[in-house]
Amino acid sequence: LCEAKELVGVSDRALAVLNALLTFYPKNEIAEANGFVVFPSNEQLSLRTHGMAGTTLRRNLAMLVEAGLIIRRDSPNGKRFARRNGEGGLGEAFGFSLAPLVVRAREIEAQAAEVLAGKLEWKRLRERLTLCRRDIAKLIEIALEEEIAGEWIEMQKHFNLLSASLPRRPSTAEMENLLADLEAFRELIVKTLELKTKTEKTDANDIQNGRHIHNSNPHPLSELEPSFETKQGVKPED
DNA sequence: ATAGTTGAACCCTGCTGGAT
DNA sequence: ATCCAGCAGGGTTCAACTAT
Repeated sequence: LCEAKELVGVSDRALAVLNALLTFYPKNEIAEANGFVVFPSNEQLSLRTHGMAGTTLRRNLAMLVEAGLIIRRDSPNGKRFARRNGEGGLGEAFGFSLAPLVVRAREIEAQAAEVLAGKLEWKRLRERLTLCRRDIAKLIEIALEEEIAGEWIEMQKHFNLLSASLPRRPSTAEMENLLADLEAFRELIVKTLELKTKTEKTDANDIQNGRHIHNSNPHPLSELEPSFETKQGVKPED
């Protein structure tokens, strides 16, 4: 129930009240043979919830009833008590029935497993998001450090905007959306970097691959002055 | 700043038991 | 038999507090 509380629709305080209710159950195992009804007064419940105020107690009891975890077994005057049967044991009891806990045990276990799986998925997404953000920050940093041509300041601003759009406790869907945006952005950065570095390399090759001019009788200035073709960026094969 | 939660105060209901 | 105070439980309101 602690894991599945959100799916079941109860708060942690309501679970504390349920815990207090369970301490009034006479046996360790909830079973029909032991009866399902507990009948503590609000005062006793308040004591066992470490002094929870009566109003809050009632609200949380109502929440447990609303969530279908307990059932009210009201007496005519609303008081909780049990009639003694002839043999000195308990007869009819008025209070709260814990039967739904037994009936819904499997369902609650499945809900808890669902919540755990969701949390795991959330954690995985968060990790991917962190890695992606780290990648982007590093790539932009390198581009700026290496003074690679490109609108890196604008990209950094865009990255900051994307990062800031994530709330403190994002939902899985919010993270999936942002992750898609960031991954696309990272791809764009990588492509831009590849293109720019390739262009720079190619430019350098043009210079390096320039026609080898061999002059067996060189003019004294020809070694200092590049050839016209090289100056114009004309490739050797041209 | 805002929404949600909490707790005190007050009121209502139904039952019980003592006084008349 | 009737009345009434007391008790226990529930509901509502509102100010204070807390988390986001």
